[in-house]
Amino acid sequence: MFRAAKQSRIFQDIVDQIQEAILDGRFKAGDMLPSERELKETFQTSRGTLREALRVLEQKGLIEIKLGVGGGAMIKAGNTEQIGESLDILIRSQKVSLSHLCEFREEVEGDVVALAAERATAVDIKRLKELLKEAENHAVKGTPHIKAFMQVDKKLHLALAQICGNPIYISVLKMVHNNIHRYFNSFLFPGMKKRELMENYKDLCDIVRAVEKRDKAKSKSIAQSHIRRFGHYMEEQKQQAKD
Amino acid sequence: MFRAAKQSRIFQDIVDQIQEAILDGRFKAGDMLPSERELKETFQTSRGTLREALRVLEQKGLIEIKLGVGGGAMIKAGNTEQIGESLDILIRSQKVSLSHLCEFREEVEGDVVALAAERATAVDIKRLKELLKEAENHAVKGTPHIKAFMQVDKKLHLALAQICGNPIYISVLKMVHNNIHRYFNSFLFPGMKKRELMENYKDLCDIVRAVEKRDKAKSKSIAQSHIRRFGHYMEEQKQQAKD
DNA sequence: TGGATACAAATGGTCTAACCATTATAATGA
DNA sequence: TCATTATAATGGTTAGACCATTTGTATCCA
Repeated sequence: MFRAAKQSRIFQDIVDQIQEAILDGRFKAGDMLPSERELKETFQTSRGTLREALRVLEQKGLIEIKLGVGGGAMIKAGNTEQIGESLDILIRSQKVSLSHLCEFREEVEGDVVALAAERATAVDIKRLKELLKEAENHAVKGTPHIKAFMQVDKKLHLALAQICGNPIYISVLKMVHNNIHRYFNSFLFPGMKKRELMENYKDLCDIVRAVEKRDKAKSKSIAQSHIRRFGHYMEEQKQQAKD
Repeated sequence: MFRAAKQSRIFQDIVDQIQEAILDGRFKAGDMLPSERELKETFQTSRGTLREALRVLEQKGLIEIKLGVGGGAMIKAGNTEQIGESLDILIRSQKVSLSHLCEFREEVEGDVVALAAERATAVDIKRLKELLKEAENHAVKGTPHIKAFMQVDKKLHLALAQICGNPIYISVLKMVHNNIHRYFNSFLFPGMKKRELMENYKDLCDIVRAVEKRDKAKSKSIAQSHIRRFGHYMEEQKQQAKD
């Protein structure tokens, strides 16, 4: 299966070999790699070097490592998280502003909802309505439940991305939400009142209703104004926090 | 600066600490991390564990490691390569199809062009026209210059992203183009004729003209149909390659 | 003096051999 | 039968050594 490792950086060679094996389908998702002690023999290397290779593969999202008996490296070829994390780092290191983030989010969420309106099944609609119910429960309780409400809000948006079915949108949306929520949690949420919470809840209802009617244009415009309003609210809060 | 490492996985804790330090700006791009032998003292850990952490940071694109005296880990923030690689892995593991990529690209490029139409200065327009001239030079020479034409095409789309001014769009567009072009170069370009090349060139002219007129809606729709046509062309080529 | 050569030191890359921590499974006993 | 305990496999960590690469410096010779 594998050959002995060569190159200036041995662990890189091991990474390449195992990565190719996974992407070529010689391993399938769920398969287990041999144990570290076996692999080090296969690659004719030391355990330390081998483990450096495993760290890289793990970071790439190609394997997942479990402890204990029967543990080890499991192939995990469904990795949409890494792309999100990469974008996440990019955003933080370029010091992307809140307004950049909101501008981008507005379009992306609009696209996602439009596609979801096109593709949602009856089961999808049911799931969305369940989430709405959950959101309502939190919204009516006002400010103390704001964090819980925001989590349901996130779940709902991600559900829409799932419905649209394009993994790139799913990843990008996850990345956007992670960063939005970082902003939100860090210094913005104390200011949100029950009225604003209910407003957000109404928006969600409108979106789901438009998706159910398969009205692409309407669901898109509602989603965008929902995002825009929330963006403006965040900008205001940020401004007030500065004072 | 750092504290001793704790957690089930020590290297992960080290990764987190150094990553936060970089993203918080406590290190700037180009700065050097201390040597491995110093860092292991700082984190009160072994060199092996520390090196596993460095491998992860390297894979994340946050540091770059050089050999020899004066070598070590250099901070390297603001990197789009990892995103491209993540997407590449996604594509190869069949999670992202060409059609997913094109669907996403169509919307993103449409948004970018619309924003560019809103924000382009006279200087920007001049730059775009220069690129058009360059593209024409390659297009009229037909198939042998296809690769050069595609590079100018990429430059033009990235220039539009620069004009729109949102770094998220710039990064996302870069990643989309890297992967589109990977597809294109791998097995698609031999089939493109001069007529199709000229058609693409005309599209670019139309886009720039619409941007110059500040016509958001028109420039967006032209850009989208441009992308869509190119997407269909690629799908066809891919299909033929299978036969 | 000036250039080529050789040496020294710092740093990442690798290896060995051991021990610790976690966990599934088997053995044990009430 | 079921709960408890022991065992063994596996990843996580450690310590110390040596190798390979690279840069700076000292030395030597013309």
